[in-house]
Amino acid sequence: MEAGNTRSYHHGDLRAALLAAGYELALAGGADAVTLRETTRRAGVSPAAAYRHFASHEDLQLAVGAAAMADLARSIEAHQAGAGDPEPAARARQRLIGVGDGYIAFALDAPGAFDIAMFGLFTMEHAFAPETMGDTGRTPFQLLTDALADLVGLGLLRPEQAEPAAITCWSTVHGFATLATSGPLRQHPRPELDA
Amino acid sequence: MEAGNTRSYHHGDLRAALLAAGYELALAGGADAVTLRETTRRAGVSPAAAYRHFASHEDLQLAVGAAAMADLARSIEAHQAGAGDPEPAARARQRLIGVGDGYIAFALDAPGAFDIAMFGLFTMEHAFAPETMGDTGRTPFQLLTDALADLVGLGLLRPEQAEPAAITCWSTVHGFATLATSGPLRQHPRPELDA
DNA sequence: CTCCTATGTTTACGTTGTTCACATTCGCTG
DNA sequence: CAGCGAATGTGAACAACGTAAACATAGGAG
Repeated sequence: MEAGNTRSYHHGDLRAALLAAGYELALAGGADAVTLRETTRRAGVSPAAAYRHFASHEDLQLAVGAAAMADLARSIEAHQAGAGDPEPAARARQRLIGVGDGYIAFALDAPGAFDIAMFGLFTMEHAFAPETMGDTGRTPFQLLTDALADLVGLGLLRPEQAEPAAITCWSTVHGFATLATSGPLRQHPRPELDA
Repeated sequence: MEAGNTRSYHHGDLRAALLAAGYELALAGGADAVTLRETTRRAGVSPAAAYRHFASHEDLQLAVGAAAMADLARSIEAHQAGAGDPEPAARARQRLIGVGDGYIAFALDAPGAFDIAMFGLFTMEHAFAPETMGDTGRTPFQLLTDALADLVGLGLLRPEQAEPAAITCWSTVHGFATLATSGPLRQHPRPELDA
C-alpha cells in the first residue's frame, strides 16, 4: 500500500491526499479555490468520500490552512537561521526581525497559502495547535512571543510591555502582509522593516 | 414614483434598494452573507434583476463594500471632530489619533461592514473613488495622508518619511483591526493606541 | 474463514451565480 | 395624444457547489 499504484477501492491515505490537493488549489487561488468537489476530483475520488476525513467543507479548509500555517512557521524559522551574531542582544533582535521577515516573505511568495492560513482567523486555541507548528515544534505566534521573551530576558524590554509589544508587532507585520498581498502595495523589493 | 408604494413592475430605484439590502446582510454576516439571491429576495425582486445594475455578484459586493468604506470615513471624521486643541501640533496629533480610533471603532462596532469594506482589498484606484468618501469628501486613506501632511507642514515629520509612515500607520491599525475583529483579541475596552 | 467496521460510491436534494428569451413600463419624438 | 425604442424586471433553465442517505467494497480481528 505504501508504493500505492494499486488503484483499489480503498485509497490508503486519502486524508493526506486531500490535504495535498487542497494545498495545491490554495496556492493557485487562495482559500476560495479549495472547493470540496475539486479537491476530491484531484484526489481521484468521489465528493462524499471527503466526509470520512473531514466534518465539512470548512473543516477541510481549516485543515489545509493549518498546513499552510506550519509552512509559515518554517518560513520564519528559515529567516531566523542566519541569526548568528555573537552579541546576544543583537542576536535576539535578529531573531525578532526574522519573525517579521519570514512572515512577510511567506505572504508575498505564497499569497494563496497565506490567505488560507488566515482563513477563519484562529479561534486561537488553533494558534497553539500541533498541526500548525514548524520544524522546531513552535507555531508562528509562539516564535514571536519567544523572540520577545528573549528581549525581556536580556533586559531590553520591560516584562509588562511584552504582551502589548506582541500585539503591536503582530498587528504591524500582519497588516503590512495583508496590504501587500491583497492590497495596494505591489513592489518586488524586499523592504527592510522595523518590528 | 418618489413616495413609491406603487408596487408596479418597475421598482423606481432598485440599485439603491439592493445596496441597502446588501448592507443589511453584510452588517449581520460579513461579505459572505451578501449573496446575490438573498439580496434580491430582500428587495422583493427576481435574482436576474440585479444584473441590470451590477455586472456580477462580485460587483455587487464591491459596491456594498464601497458604501461601507464611506461609513468608515464617517467614523474617522466623527472621531476627529473633537480635535479642538488650540496648539496646532497637538491638534494635528489628535487628528492622526482620530484616524486610528475611528478605524478601529468602526471595525469593532460593525465588523460585518468592516469585513465587506475590505473585500477584494482595493485595486487602489478604489481607495480614491468618490463613492468611498465620507461627508468631508475624503476617503479613509486620504484622511490618513492628510493628517500626516499636517505633521509634515508643522515640521514634526520629515517629508521623505511621510509615505513610509503612512504605510506603517495603516499596517498597524489595519492589522490590529483585523486581529481584533476576526482574530484572537476580543476585549470590550477601547484601548488607547499609538499611531 | 467469517464477520465487523472503516472507507469509498451512487444518487439525490437544495442553494448558489449566471444567461437568455420574453414581458412590462418609462419617456421621448412626431 | 399616439406610438415606439430603450430601460428595466420576470421566468425558466443550467452548471457547480455542499451535504446527506443508502449502498458497496475491502481489510483486519476473532
